Amino acid sequence: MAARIVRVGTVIAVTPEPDGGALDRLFGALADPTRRLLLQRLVQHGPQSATRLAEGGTLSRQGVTKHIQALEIAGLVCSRRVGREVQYRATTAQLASAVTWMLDAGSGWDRRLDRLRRDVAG
Amino acid sequence: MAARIVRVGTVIAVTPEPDGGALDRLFGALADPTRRLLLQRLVQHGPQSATRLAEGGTLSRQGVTKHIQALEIAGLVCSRRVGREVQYRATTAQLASAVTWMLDAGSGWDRRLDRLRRDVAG
DNA sequence: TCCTAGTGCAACTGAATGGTTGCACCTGAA
DNA sequence: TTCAGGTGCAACCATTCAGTTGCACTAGGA
Repeated sequence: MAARIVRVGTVIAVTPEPDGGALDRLFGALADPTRRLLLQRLVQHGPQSATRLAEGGTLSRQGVTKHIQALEIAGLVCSRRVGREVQYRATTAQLASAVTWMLDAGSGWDRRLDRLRRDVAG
Repeated sequence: MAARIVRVGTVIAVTPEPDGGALDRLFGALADPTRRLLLQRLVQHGPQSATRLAEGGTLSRQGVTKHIQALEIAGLVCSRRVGREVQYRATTAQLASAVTWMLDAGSGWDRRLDRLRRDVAG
């Protein structure tokens, strides 16, 4: 499977195996239910700090921070300093990259996935 | 995010968080480069046994078996006994489920992903 | 200035994971 | 029946990971 330039959303992504470890970090980040929950909360309620994300939950602030950093390394969130707090915001870039990899992997033995892949790439 | 019936490829899938742990196993299985490679080999070269997959590689048969079982539990491959060997074959069902989850997660903050999600659901 | 909210870093523990080896069991062929 | 190829199970080791706690540092506000 050769590398290819793919456009998804507003993003130009090189796929698949962008650098090998990128997909590891990406799928690894999504493999944890806590991280998926944090990601969804960022999507639904907008940018928040780690402290904000931790309050009300059962996880300590440092626990949240570790998960958020995993998401950030995976390219699923990005951070911005605002005053004395750091706000995290969800990003679609790598999510699109993962979708593309899976569509590539699935195409060729599933015709509809293949058609969908061409739609995304177009 | 409520559960929903989605059709992708030839498969009817219930999404998202089919049972919570399903996505854990699914993304967890895809997070490992060895497992992604094994999956791609099954896709490209058709059903094979664990012994066949192991020969020529650096991994022991038992190592391959463990990875394949992770893929099987995740619903990415299925097994069939043929004589005295067990052949593994790739499946698209859960792959489609993962794609759907990601499109759902990404929609609402990326318009093109949202449009794509509707295409898949249709 | 002092105080406080928020963050960052390091150490530590328990659990999960990747990988190996050894051995027993089953099945097909001679 | 005997033998060999293929599989399954269990034990074991090293590494990684999730989560916590404690403490130091920084930036805003009174």
